[in-house]
Amino acid sequence: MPTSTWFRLNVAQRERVVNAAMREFGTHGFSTGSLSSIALEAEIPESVLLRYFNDKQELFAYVCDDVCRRVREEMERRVGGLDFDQPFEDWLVDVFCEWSEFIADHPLERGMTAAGTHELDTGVRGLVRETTNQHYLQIIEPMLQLWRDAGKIRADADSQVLTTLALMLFQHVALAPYYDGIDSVLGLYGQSVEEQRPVIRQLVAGLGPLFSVG
Amino acid sequence: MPTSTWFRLNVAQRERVVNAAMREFGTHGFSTGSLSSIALEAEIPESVLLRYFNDKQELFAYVCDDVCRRVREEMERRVGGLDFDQPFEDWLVDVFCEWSEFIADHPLERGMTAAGTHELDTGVRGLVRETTNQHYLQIIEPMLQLWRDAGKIRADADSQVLTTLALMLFQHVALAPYYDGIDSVLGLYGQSVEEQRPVIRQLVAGLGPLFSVG
Amino acid sequence: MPTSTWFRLNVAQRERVVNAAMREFGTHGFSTGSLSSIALEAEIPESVLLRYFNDKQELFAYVCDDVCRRVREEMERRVGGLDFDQPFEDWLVDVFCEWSEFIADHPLERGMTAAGTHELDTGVRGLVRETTNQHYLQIIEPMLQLWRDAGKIRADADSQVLTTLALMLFQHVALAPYYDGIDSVLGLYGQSVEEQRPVIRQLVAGLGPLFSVG
Amino acid sequence: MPTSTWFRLNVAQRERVVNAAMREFGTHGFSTGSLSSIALEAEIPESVLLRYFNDKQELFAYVCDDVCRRVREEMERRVGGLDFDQPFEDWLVDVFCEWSEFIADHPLERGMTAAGTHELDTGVRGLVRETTNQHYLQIIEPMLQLWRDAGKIRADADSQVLTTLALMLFQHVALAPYYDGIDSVLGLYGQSVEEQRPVIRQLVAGLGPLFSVG
DNA sequence: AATGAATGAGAGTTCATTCAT
DNA sequence: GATGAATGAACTCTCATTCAT
Repeated sequence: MPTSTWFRLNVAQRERVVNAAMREFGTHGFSTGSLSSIALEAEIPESVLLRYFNDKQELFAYVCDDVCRRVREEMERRVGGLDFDQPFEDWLVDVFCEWSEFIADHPLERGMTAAGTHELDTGVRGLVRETTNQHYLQIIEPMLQLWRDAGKIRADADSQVLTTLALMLFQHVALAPYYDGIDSVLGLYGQSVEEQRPVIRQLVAGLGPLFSVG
Repeated sequence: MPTSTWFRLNVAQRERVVNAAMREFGTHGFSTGSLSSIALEAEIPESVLLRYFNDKQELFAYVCDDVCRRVREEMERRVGGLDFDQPFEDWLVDVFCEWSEFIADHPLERGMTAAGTHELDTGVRGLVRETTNQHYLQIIEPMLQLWRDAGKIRADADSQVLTTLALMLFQHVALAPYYDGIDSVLGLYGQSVEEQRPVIRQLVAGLGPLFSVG
Repeated sequence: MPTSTWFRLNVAQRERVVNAAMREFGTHGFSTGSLSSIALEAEIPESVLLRYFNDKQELFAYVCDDVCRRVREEMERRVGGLDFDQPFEDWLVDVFCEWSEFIADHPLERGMTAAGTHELDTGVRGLVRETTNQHYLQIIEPMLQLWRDAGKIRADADSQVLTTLALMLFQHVALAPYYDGIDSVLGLYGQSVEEQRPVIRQLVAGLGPLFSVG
Repeated sequence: MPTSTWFRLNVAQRERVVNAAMREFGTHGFSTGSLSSIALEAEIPESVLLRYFNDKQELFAYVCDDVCRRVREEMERRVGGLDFDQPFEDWLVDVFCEWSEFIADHPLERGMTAAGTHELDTGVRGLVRETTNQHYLQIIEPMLQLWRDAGKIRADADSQVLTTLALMLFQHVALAPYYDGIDSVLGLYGQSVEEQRPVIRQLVAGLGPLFSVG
């Protein structure tokens, strides 16, 4: 947990620090990311940064958590605004498009998503990935349940498999356009939000048999 | 590319170096992995290590490539030995089981798979992931084509989507049992090869509608 | 000298601070002991601690002095309670036993004794050791004089030498049981109060010729 | 143990490092002594210093040991040169005078003696004091045995007590003249070698009854 | 008077790489 | 070609103290 000093800090300063940390960790990951770079960009002395957070891990964990929370809130808002009367398949396309747009508009959050996902150090990853996944799951699972209850998903679909796939695809759609070497098949790398749209449609259509009724 | 000295080296020495590097990079990743640890374990001076490879990146890239090649060869051998007369779904289960077993038996290769997949640094990842994926693709794609030609995969299935999914699942099955926080749904983490089997069957069955004919 | 604020403080708070400081300095010595640890344990902000004492040295000196004073009072009380009619040698054994017991029961005071004795920094040690020694001397010297006047110590004994020896032995008996490497000959390290008794008797007996009459 | 690099180093360089370390540790002790100061004085980069010794403790332990060894050799030489035909008391005075002279001429060694003796940290002190004492003991004990066998020490003297006293006195004579607050009785502080002589004589004479025959 | 915040200096240690032999 | 040595830059983290409120 951050120190009490951190929580008493004014919002602007907090934001400067969090942004700097997102940028650094998002670019270089936890172990290679450097506290001094963060402090430099936040325009505070390194020692001050370490009065806000007891150590590097604590800062990383805090920023991860913060990002997750904000991502989740925003995505819940966006998904909540979608049209529930359309067919499931179209709705799913909309969800992924919202996600793709959000990620495009939020490079820092995207970076942290990558950093959390890619951390190798067990201790650090432990702090992060489980939480992240839980956040995503708490969006995905209730949604699927809703559609299933409405009879718009085939009754014999395996929920766990669907959820697992969804988690994978969210990560894929978030990262593949920005990190090369991830998607060698659909060619997402380097594509704009608009260009991603048909690929998303292709993906969802391809997965259609998994859920489409009748 | 490694120096000419490297290629003139006797096999045993080369193996010692590659093994040490796999262990180190596989455990700590590229940026956190240390050349001195590798040199120490390979029982050569650090300076000698850097006569074999011009710098850290080169060593990493070489080892990644080497691992990929060996993994591919071994997997081609194993998949080639499977029964082609059984239903596609059963065959697919067999493939993933072979993969799961191979990964379990080769911790060093598994570590490098993780290291390659998780590297954040663009420069380094570029060297690695594309190659890795190409290796996998060259196993997966011809196989799928074969089954499709044999009429055992529904004609309207989207090959690209299937391939993308396959790539994702191979990574998932390889890493989720060994790194926590990756699979929060199926609970693969910590499972033995035997315990993974039913989960693999569940996954393939869940994906059944994607390819099953009729 | 502590600030005026310090002296206006309520007793409980003062005690908390002194105890925390004793524990910290007694464990780590002056230069390695940390003000923030002391403040933490005393449950006051570091800045408040430095309103009580102008700097670290001042706090250390104060605590040393405080400890000395209390040690001296207690030892005077204890020694005053001993039987003056027994032979000098027996009385001396009693004195060292009381001391050994007191030290065993007061780990904080023991720690500070060690810290004062072992400080290397000239500036700091100067503040401390002279005072400490004076306290001890003011117990030892009058006692020896008393016994000498009573004719129970040989007339030709060199008082200065006896006193010097006494000082050394008090320190030895206080520290050797708790810090290894101090006593390699008698094996005091790790001994309980009861186990120390025979060693003390051995020491006093061995020194017997120095003072025993006739 | 120092690294192999250290042992292959030329003598001059080694001496520069050891001297710098003696000066620093001897002045400030282990925990307060700084590697960068040592490196600075030895005119090598700090990183080079840490290629000779794996860490601070190792350097400290090495220097302590080195000092002990040299001190012991020199003292064995000096004591061996003394006249064995004089009375024990005179011989003892000579020994302490040699010691006092040696310490006066070797400020660096004196400092390290103090540093070893005064280290509070258990881990570090463990490395040092026991060894130091053993070195001293291996000079003192055989000597006492020799004199006792020659019948020049009273048969009923307690050897252990004599040895313990000797160890204390060697330390006292070594440090009291240079660190104030140690000797408040005999006034050794600040005295030259010549001025120390009569005090030594007084000490030995005062202890006379402990060993003098008849 | 109390106290939270800020801070520069410095600590020990690791590292990839270069250089000289 | 093999290798020991050197090295500067960077790292995280701690500390006693000062300042502003």
